[in-house]
Parts: sequence; structure tokens; C-alpha cells
Amino acid sequence: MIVRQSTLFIPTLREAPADAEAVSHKLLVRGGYIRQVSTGVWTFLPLGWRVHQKVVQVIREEQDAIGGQEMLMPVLTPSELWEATGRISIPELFHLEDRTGRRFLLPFTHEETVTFHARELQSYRRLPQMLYHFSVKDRDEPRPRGGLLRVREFIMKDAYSFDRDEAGLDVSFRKQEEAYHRTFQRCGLEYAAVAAESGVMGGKESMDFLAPSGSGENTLVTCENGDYAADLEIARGIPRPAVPPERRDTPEKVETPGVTTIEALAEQLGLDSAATSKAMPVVKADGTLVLGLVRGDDRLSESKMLGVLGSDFRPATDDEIRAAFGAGGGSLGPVGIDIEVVADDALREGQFVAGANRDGWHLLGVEAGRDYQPTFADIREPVEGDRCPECGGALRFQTAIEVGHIFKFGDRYSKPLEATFLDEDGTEKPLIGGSYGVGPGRVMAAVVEQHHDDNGIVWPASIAPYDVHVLALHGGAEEVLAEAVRVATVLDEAGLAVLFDDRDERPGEKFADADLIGCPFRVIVGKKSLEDGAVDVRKRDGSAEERVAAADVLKWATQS
RNA sequence: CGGGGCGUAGCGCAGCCUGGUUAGCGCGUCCGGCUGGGGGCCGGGAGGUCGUGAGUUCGAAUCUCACCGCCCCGACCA
Repeated sequence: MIVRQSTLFIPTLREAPADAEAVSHKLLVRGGYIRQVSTGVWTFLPLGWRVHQKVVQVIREEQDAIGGQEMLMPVLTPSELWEATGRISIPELFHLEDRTGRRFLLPFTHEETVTFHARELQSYRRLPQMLYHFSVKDRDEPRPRGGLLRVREFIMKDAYSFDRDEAGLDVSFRKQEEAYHRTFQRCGLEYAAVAAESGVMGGKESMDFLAPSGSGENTLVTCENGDYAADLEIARGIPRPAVPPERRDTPEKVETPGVTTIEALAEQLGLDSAATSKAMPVVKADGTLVLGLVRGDDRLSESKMLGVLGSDFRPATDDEIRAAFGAGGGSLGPVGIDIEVVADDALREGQFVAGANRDGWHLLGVEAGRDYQPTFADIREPVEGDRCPECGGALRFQTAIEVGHIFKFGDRYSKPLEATFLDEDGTEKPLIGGSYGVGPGRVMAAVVEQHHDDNGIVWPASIAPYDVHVLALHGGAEEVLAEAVRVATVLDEAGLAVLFDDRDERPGEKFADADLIGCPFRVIVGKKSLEDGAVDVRKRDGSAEERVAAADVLKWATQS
């Protein structure tokens, strides 16, 4: 059956919605793929759903290929399950009650539910298991944004593995890692797999798949030589060398009246800002004060500091600072205080200017190890211009979309939910799990971010809504329309998905819509070509455009 | 949750500052005609609780307050 565009609901728009910023947001709306219902809540129109389903099918095939078993778990979830694991208090959870007042929630992931079922895996003989489903996830996001980039309701493929032990989990994890690589490659995405932060309640090992994009919420740091990739939150970079200041045998007090910023300090002392240090007092969740110390031209990385401290923390208040240091912010330093100091690795070697813990005074020639005894760690946020920690090459920064996240959670859920099995030695052990998530909608958005031009989307063939777009430029001429039907039929019968634009519209409009929609192949049947007994064919990506005999259309479309 | 911005026809906007007939424009849409290889042209028509509610006023799209919705930045992102 040929799909006649004149009968379809493909509401293309000449202009993008005024409030759209992200390219994928604009083009998916303009191309008639999606529409917004409420903030972060979207409908996939027929065209959009076709693409979504294409992505779903790619994911499905790769999950099946590693032994994944597809199932479907419910959205409506009894709250007890999440109470048991302690995740009931996560603010992003949607809660609701039934008519009798029983509490339910709308989850954004299914660890609890799948672990509930995994309790039936009572013997090591049943392990390992790999289960997955595609289901609607709801998430009370504080701030949805960017069209499909961050939403409050979406479909996610989440897979879960259960193993006897960590070694088994490692095998399952590697299988998923491979499946994800194949999935994103098939979708035509440029991406990088990077080690990721698991979060406080996450697990041990975690990996993000980041797709560089014009808009996104992550920053991907990669080395020009391709041997390093990381999320900015945990990326390591080698900072530019500081212009070394004059060496001193002991710290020397210097008056710096009114100086509270690094820029002003460096300027007044005539020093490189990289030859100074910056003190960031923070308070841990248990109330302990800790001094973070980074080079003057660096920023403290909150995510790294979180990892080092092993607990949440907040900046110290002005009152706390004055009480502990006897001076205000801008004059703080690590010398002569009885407070734990975590110093960035960049401060290991050499001497730096530091605050003197006396308002309006600094110390020259402060040296770690000699003048204070810090714990060293990598706590600086890398900046562009840093060198690669592996090879010294230049680091590149790109905004990116997180399209997939896989992680090991071990017994994090099986313990509270008492999902145990009997091992070969007769002892009862908790199941060791991992979870693996990918959002087809986000993949769609990421692909559009990477594959478009000024006129619209340029879909990779693997996930295009239709393989071929046949445009009939008939202008009411029956013989042209009839020829277009013949061409479309040949392609259709060969098994290609054909979108047939039979509408009584002007050529310009048809071209514009076809560009927006972005099918990989286009066949144009019009009076001009018909005179030659031919049709015009072209690829959406601009790599080919020619006139071929009508009889050769199929050959062209299948060989290209 | 903090900061900024916006809300007038399906979409994009003007009008608001300085209150005063039937609230405009482009696109789209419907009817008729011309046209027919990159959003063409002519004629005619339909389409509006000016986000909601209160207030000020003889009179409110316009001024005031509250609320709601939407976008961007930040916080957050298990």
C-alpha cells in the first residue's frame, strides 16, 4: 500500500515556534513530528511515532542479540516497593492514590518492580537473567527543556541483569556496553562512552553515552588524539603551567588592602593568577568544615569534591567562615588553621599566594607539605586549553546529550527487597544486579541535532520515517500523477517504505516539506522529467542528484 | 526553588508606554479563478472569553494586584 500524503496528518510549519531554542526542538515541531501538550509533555504525531518505533526496533534487536528478554512492567506502582528501598523520598516522583487511599506512584525507572519479580529466581541455576522493557516513565522534573531533550514523561528502554556475583555482573555489564555501542552506531550517532558519576545512591561502576550536540546538558571532554573521553563533571585535565613566582624560604606576609578577587590579587602583586590559590570553605552534611583549595585560575568541581568528601556539602556561610578563620572570604588560606584541607593536585608542586586568614593580607610563597599538610585530590574543574591526561594532546569541550546510561547496582535493591537465591554452596545470597537505560526520544533528538541542514532534518536511513519520498509535481496533470503512482508502486512493492506526496500543492511547497521531513531518498516526478521518460532522484544529504530512467528508480534507490 | 522574559485568531507578530468607535497585519484555512520544478497571484469569506480573576476608571488588550500557563539562565538531575 502506498501511503498518500494527501490523507495523512503531517502538520508541517513554515515557522518554528517562537519559544524553541534547540535545533531538534524546532525541526521536529516544524516537520510535523511532535507537538507539545504541556511543559515537558509531548505527543509523537504519526511521523514522529514512526521514527520512535524505528529507534525502538534497533534497540530491541540489539537487546535480543545479547539474550535480553522483552517484557512489560506496569507504570502504576504500589508505593510500598519504593518505601522498602528508601527511594520514596525522591522529589521527582509523582504520587497518587486510589479511591481507598492506597498510595501509588509513577516511577521513572523499574529497579524495584523488576527486583520484586526477581525474587522468583531462587537458584543459581536460573542465573544469569537479562530482562528489559519499553515503558512510559514519569518524572516531575524541576525544569524540562529543549523539546525532547528533557521531559516529564517519556518512553525508556530499561534493562536489568541479575547475576550470582560481581564477576557475573561484569559480564552482563560488558554485554550491555557492546549492545549500546551497536545501537548508537546503527542510529547514525556520533557519541562517546565515558565513565560517569553514579550518584550517591547509585552503584559502583557507571557509564554514560554522550552524543555531542548543539544543545545539551552535559559537557563532553575529548582528546584531539581520541584516546580520552569523559564527562566534564569527572574529567581530568592538565592545567597550563603557571608562571612561577619568586621562591621564598618561608611564607611572607604582604598587605593587600581591599583585594577580594583573584584577578585583583594577581594584578596588584604582578603575578600570574595561576600562581595564586583560591580557598573554598565548605560544610559537610555532618557539619564538619573542610577547606577546598584550588589554583587561583581554577574552579572547584562540585562533583569531584562530592566524590572526595563522600557526602553532600554546601558553601560555608560568612558567619561560619569568620568564626573558623578569623577573617572573611577573600583572605582565606590553608596556613595556620586547624581545619582539614583538600588541595587540588595542581598545588602539589611549587609555591603559591594564599590568603593569610587576616582581612587584607596574603602570604607569598606558600608551599604544600612545608607550610600546610593537605589531602591531595583532583578537585578542579577542567577548562578548555587543558591538556589530555593520557597523551598531553589538546582537550576539546562539546555540549552533549546523555542518550544512554548503564550502571552496576549490585545488591542495592535485592537486599532491601530480599531478592535472594541459593548458591551452589547452599548459602543464601542477594542477587547482583545492573540496569541499563536508553531513551528513544532522546536518541531521536540527538540524531536531529547531528543530522540536519538549514532546510530540515537529514535522517540516517536506519531510523527515517520513510525510505523514499516520491513527489508528484503534477499540477493537475493526470499523466504525471499516474506516472508517479507507478514509480511509487514499484518502490513500495520492492519493500521500501514510500511516502507519496500526491497533494495538489505547488512544487516549492512540496520541496520545502520534503526537506523538512528529511527522508533519505527523494524521487521527483514532473512534466519536465516525464518528457525524457525519466524521473529526478536525489539524496537528502546532497550527495547525489541525477535524472534516471523511470525503470531504473528501484535500482538507484536500493544500490545507493 | 532563585533570576529574566512572554501570554492578543491555528502559527508568527503589531497595538499597551501616553486608557476612548466595529482590535489589526502576515502566513495558514474555506470558496471561486489564474498558475504549475523551490513556500506564486487575484477576488471573496470564516475565525478573537486580548491567559484567568479581582481592582482603579464614565470607559481597560492598554493602569494596579493576585493567580495560572509557557520559554530561557541558574539550582536540581538516584
